[in-house]
Amino acid sequence: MPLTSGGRIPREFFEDHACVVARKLLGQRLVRILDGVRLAGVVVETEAYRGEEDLGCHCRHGRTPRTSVMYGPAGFAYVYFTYGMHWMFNIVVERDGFPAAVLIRALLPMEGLDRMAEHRREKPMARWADGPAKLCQALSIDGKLNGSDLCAPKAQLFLEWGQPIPDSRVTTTPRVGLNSVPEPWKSIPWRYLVSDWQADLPRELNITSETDYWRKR
DNA sequence: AGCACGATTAACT
DNA sequence: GTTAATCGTGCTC
Repeated sequence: MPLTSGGRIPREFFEDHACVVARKLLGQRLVRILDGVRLAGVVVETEAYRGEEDLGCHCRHGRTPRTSVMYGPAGFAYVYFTYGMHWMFNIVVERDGFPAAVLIRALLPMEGLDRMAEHRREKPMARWADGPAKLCQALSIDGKLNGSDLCAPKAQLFLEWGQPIPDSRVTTTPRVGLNSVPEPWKSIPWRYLVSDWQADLPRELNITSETDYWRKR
């Protein structure tokens, strides 16, 4: 394990171009403290959204009550509700005053698996956090966390250094679900994912019975 | 006040 | 591949 692994990621990490942050978030660990217990997963899929000119970004309408947190400083949570039932978790990035965020789209479950299984009952582990709304269910993330500081010492939701993912493992594609968004925003390749993470990453991270990854309920 | 639609998911045919 | 679920948001009237 690299020496950096395990420590909290500082705010400066997020004060960068949204695409750079989206790329370097791969392999880092998202941690949720629930009743004093750690639920955590490795970030394996992200998307960048930046600026009012990005017609795929919620900020295309300018500053509104919903999007105001995206105009603030980096390292804060932008959590929004959509389709009448789903929460989405984003990290605000770039400089204070410029609206940008990175959507976390998938996690490899690592810690607090008993609790995650309860949140995602009847689903196989591979489906616990392989979508932006699913990972919010798995980690119990909802609107109460909107605007929370992910870099605060007492944060209940934050990021820790994980394992670097080499470029050879990273794929970029257009962002998902922007069906009625005009070009070039519809097709710009601002989605970042770890290739074959469901098959390869557990092995590469040396996840074995010494962690709770394979533990049965 | 009314309306169309959404950075999705699960359950269908 | 198609579709229901379900409601906040931001736009138009």
